[in-house]
Amino acid sequence: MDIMALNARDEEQYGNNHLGLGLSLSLGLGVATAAPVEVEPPPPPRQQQQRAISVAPITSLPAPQWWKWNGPGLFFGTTMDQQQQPAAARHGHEMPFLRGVDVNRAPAGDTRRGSCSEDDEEPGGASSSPNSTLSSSLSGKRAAPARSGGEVADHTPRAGGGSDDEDSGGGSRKKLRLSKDQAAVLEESFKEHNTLNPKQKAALAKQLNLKPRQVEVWFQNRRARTKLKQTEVDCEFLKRCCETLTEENRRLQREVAELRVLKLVAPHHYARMPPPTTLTMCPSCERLASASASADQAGRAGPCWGPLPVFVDGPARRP
DNA sequence: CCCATAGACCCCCTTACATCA
DNA sequence: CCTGATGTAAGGGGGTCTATG
Repeated sequence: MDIMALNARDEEQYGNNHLGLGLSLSLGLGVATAAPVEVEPPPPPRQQQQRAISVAPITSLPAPQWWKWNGPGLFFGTTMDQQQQPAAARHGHEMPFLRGVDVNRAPAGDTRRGSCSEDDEEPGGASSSPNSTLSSSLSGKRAAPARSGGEVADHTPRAGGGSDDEDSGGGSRKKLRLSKDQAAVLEESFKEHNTLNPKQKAALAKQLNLKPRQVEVWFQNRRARTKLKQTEVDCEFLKRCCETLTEENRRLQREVAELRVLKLVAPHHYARMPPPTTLTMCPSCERLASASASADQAGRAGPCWGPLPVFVDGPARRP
């Protein structure tokens, strides 16, 4: 079955929205020097659309190194604590990246029931029993490396059946690299949905001759990679913001000093000047405007801060 | 209706292995 | 050939949510 079709079909049923919105940083700085690292923000999930902060590509950050690898469309995570998320979002499909705080750091010693989320739909009947780390580790093991000569492209992983897992011997786990084709299909699917519902997972696994668990793990790791890269972009953006604001601060301090000198040297002339406090400088466009004008335009006093940047990756924008 | 439990799914951190310079 | 760095598949802990008895 065609994965994309399945994705589209099941999306409604599972509410598998990607969320790619969210802002990982509550920066309202439309720094003029920031660059368009990208982007094509994916559609905010239905539930989350109102949360969407005004977003816009920034325009001067150079595309990071990973851009080639990642391609356009990186999700922009947020620092929203998991507990602040809507329930539906927290559970799975909707807001995978809306986290900034590790809420998992609970006191140790919580012996939990089966945390190994082994797939029930495992084809070979090697289903998991929760609480059984044995079954988990066994089923998760890879078959022979099947990789030689350094070329990964055409090897067909034997992980699908998992029947030859035991030949790894001694419990040492063997790693299997997914073929380029498999990775490409997974990547395409990830662009559509950064999470999978069970049907999609099973269909993908079948199509790629992998275990559903492998597909699930790939998506988990892919989300983690996306988040990591996004964090790097965020850091770069913050650095640029900091630099820009520092420079702006220096400039304003120089200006204040000049005005003080002017006030001392030519007090009469200075008296005819409008008080500086009535002026507002937009750090983005560097236009000078009266506070009242800004307030009229934006509904609040202050500079016309540009829209927030958004970096997106993952599922494509929903039409 | 409330509660406990099981199951599913997620994220995070870590480990182990493959690959490459 | 050896080795350190890097990438990534997978293991496991722990959190939340839903279904069920």
